[in-house]
Amino acid sequence: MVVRSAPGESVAFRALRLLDAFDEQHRVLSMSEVARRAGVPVATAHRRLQDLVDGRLVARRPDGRFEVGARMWHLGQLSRPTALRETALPHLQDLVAFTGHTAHVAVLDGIGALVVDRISGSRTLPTRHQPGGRLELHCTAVGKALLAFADEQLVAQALQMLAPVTPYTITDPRVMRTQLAEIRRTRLAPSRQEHRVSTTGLGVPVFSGRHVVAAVGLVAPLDASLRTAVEPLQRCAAAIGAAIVDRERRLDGD
Amino acid sequence: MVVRSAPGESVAFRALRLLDAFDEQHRVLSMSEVARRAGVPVATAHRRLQDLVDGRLVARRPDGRFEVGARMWHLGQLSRPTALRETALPHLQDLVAFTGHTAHVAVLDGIGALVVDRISGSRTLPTRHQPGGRLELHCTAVGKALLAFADEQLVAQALQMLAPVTPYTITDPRVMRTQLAEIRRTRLAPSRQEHRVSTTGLGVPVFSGRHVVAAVGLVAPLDASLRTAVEPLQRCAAAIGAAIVDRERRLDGD
DNA sequence: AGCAGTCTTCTCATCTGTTGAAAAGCGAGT
DNA sequence: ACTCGCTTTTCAACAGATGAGAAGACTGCT
Repeated sequence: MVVRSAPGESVAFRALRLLDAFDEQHRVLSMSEVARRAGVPVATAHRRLQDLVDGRLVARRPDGRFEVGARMWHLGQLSRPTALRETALPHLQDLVAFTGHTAHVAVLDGIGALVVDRISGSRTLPTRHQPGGRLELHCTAVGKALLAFADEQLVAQALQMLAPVTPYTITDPRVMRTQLAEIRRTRLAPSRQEHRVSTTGLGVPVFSGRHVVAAVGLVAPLDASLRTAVEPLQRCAAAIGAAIVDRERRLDGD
Repeated sequence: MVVRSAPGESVAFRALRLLDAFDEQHRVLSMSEVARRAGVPVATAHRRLQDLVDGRLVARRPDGRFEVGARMWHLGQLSRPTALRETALPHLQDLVAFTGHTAHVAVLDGIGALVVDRISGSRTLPTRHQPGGRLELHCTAVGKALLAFADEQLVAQALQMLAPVTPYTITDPRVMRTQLAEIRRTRLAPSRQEHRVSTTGLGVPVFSGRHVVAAVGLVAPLDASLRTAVEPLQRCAAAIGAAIVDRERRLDGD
């Protein structure tokens, strides 16, 4: 018996797990760093990393270290976040102009929400922040908006890890279930200090046909009333949904 | 004897080759389309595609078809093209403002140049140099600027496939070698109608330290003289290079 | 120079996960 | 009910994966 790790995972999947080693704080890694961070023996990392380089998802720099490759970006250009960013931007700007609050769009990615774009609500000059951040599903407005319309399988998984982030975070699966049902009914996901104290948020799902493909959200100080923002937010989400449907039809009928 | 294809390629690499099936015209594919386009049996595509979905580089839509996943975009945010786009943008704008011609930045990706960003000038010329587009190395200005500083291995490979795109395209490997040496010396890559008739281009490599990490290029009608654009173009490339070095130092010293 | 520590690459015996044809399931359209 | 195209599963043969350890390559230190 020589093999240790192999718990029935496929080789290709194990190779892809090496990509977990890369994040905002770790853009450039040596091979042994990748091995350590991904929890695999160096000999294995050596071979699988070579495959990723051959597939050009990872690039080897002149100094021998590794970084995410240009092809990853290229393929990413074909993905939903890229399309969303382009189609959603003008509508987000309208929303920010109207409400004055920070707005963002997110999509579901695994057990998390991936922020695709964000526009800050400083009335003077709307600045665009670095997208690419990840939000928890259970304690953010956009996260709950996405979770409410996700597969039962994913919901079940998410309900098993309701980590308290603030004293207001919902940690009881049954309470969350009730709230998700309410969100499905009203198509409106609130978050009062669940992710950050003194901050309130509001999320709305974006429909492309019958399916939710994204969520738009607003963030505001606790004392600000988001009551008047509800309707603009819903219109924004509807407009983005319509723009996406348009875009897909245009590409299909090409 | 049951196995046919296996020519000694690793499993992980073969899985990544399925990604070749996706491009601008084929963003959403059924499993059998992927299998056909990638040239693998459906049974194999079925399993490897599942791995890619598990690794979230590919997503399965409600209708059962596949598309590039959000995580590909997320990881792509960590790659050089993303960083380049941000750091190069202001300098590109200066360049366009000064010259009036369309400017673009590209990086090397495999045996091709990947256009990372493009800004059209007032004297706009419709080009194929769109962000996310791929350009041949041997017949475009930025392509030659990149090729001139690439590994000998890649150069040799590129010289074996000098396809004539216009009557002016260089197809003789020895002529190309000479020109590449000249480009290395002058750090200036011209392209007169080699990619498209009636169009001329000028490319300059971008150095980060001692290595070329990108190339900046201008495209103009044949009758426009790019003589006066040479110096601004070189300054632009130098400024981008400096900005990249700055950025890396900032991230390293974090 | 010599030494120690770390990183990358390679070898080897073992065996796990992959392979493609074919058949079974599934759905939509006629 | 039937066909056609697509997805999923089955099966036996086997190609390629595995991790420890050794060897090689660097770097920095004394």
